[in-house]
Amino acid sequence: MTAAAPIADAPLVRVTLREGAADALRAAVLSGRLPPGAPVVEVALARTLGISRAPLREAIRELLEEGLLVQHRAWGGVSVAPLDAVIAQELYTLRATLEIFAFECAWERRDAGFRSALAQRHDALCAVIDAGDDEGCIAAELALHSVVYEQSGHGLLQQAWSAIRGRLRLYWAAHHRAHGRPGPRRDAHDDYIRYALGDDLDAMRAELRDHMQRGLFTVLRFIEDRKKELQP
Amino acid sequence: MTAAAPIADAPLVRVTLREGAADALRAAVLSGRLPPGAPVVEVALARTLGISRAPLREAIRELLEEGLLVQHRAWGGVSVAPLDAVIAQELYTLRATLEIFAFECAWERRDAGFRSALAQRHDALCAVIDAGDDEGCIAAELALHSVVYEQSGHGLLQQAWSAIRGRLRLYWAAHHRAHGRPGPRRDAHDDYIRYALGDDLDAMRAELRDHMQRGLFTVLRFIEDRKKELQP
DNA sequence: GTTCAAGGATTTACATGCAGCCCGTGTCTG
DNA sequence: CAGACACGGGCTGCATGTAAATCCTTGAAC
Repeated sequence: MTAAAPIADAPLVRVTLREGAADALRAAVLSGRLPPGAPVVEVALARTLGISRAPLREAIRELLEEGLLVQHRAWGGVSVAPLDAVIAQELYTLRATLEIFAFECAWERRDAGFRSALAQRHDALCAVIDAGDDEGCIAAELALHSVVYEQSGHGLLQQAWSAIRGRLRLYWAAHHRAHGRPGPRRDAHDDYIRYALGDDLDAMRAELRDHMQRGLFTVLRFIEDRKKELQP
Repeated sequence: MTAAAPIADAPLVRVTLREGAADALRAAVLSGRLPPGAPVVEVALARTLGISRAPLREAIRELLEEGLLVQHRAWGGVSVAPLDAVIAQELYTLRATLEIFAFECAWERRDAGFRSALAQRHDALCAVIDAGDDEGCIAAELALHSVVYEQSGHGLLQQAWSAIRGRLRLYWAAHHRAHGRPGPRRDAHDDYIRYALGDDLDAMRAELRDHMQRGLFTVLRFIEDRKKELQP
């Protein structure tokens, strides 16, 4: 029996305004339309989005939890999270820890699906790099790194990765807007792929630490440069 | 110069109703007054707490993010997260990873304050165990394990630990209510303390893995027993 | 010139009313 | 008697009005 072609991939969930507002707000922050430090005002944003303040408030709360927005205290204004070298360092060190753990979980479960997904998303990443699609680079690189988290089969780990991924995107997007070419070099993930497909878990761990160290260095240098520009 | 005795430990934040409702709801879940699986209804709960639905809604969202409550879909009812063996396993494995990383961060920064905090909270844990204060055991053990996270100076890591800590409390609290004596044995943390104060980081790592393995085993056995009781 | 205080403007936090969506129940039809 | 359909209760999601708190300006006193 052949299954009929599905009308839609997803189970056709009815999105609430809260979810839609959260997505829109997230996109605005990550795209830089709301740059780091910019104030986020309920009433104005609600009018812009054409919705009421109630669902928007909950969306703002959601992004506060994610760390994309910050609020210093009650009744204090909400604003986009500023870029911070300490946070960046924490992001990359914790990310290294989590991704090593993800590989440990997934190592014995690596199968044909894993290998093909890895190769496929790596090709996609190289393609957007070649095409000069800097926006797409960010999504593609995150998608590539997500493979191992998905393969780990560890729900809580995936959740932790999602929390980090959002902030990571914030830094990458800012970096992207500053320099013309923010994305990784075309060969930046060659070792990553090779070790991920190999049989030496310790080598993979070392590669991950190195990979994160390099990424952190790039982001830190960008933040320092930016700070000098803002306060000369 | 001697600092004046502080009036209060905390900076005296004005809590909003949202925060108060979140705390109350969290306490109700963790104390078992709202057992796993119990429905959480906005209107009824708002009347009980004597507040409006608006701040309560945000509090519920907060606990949904923490994983203490679950909602299957939009317009679907919210209920207390059920106990699940897979989640428990994920909790303990991820927790082992994070705590090892915390020790790696804090290892070179261990000072007199760290050692005294460790000893102090260990004594406090032993005291509540001796006193038979099973409720207090949970808080005391969590406080003990929190020392290294605080010492790590890693904000994101502390955030991740907080996320795990909440769910962990949920499982421990359920375990506590089922059996009379849920808390750890009085000597359960002796090795933990000894290695944490010693000079062998690798030994500390091994102890952590072992500690988590033992804890997970206890929780898993409890969940299995409970499942048999619920569906004989 | 500096400091402090009062008041208005702005914004968040809370309360309440209304509409839309599940789900269970009852009824009707084959 | 089984399945389908309609309808009502109960709940969530959304909109809007009101109160409380902070910020910033302004002005006067020192």
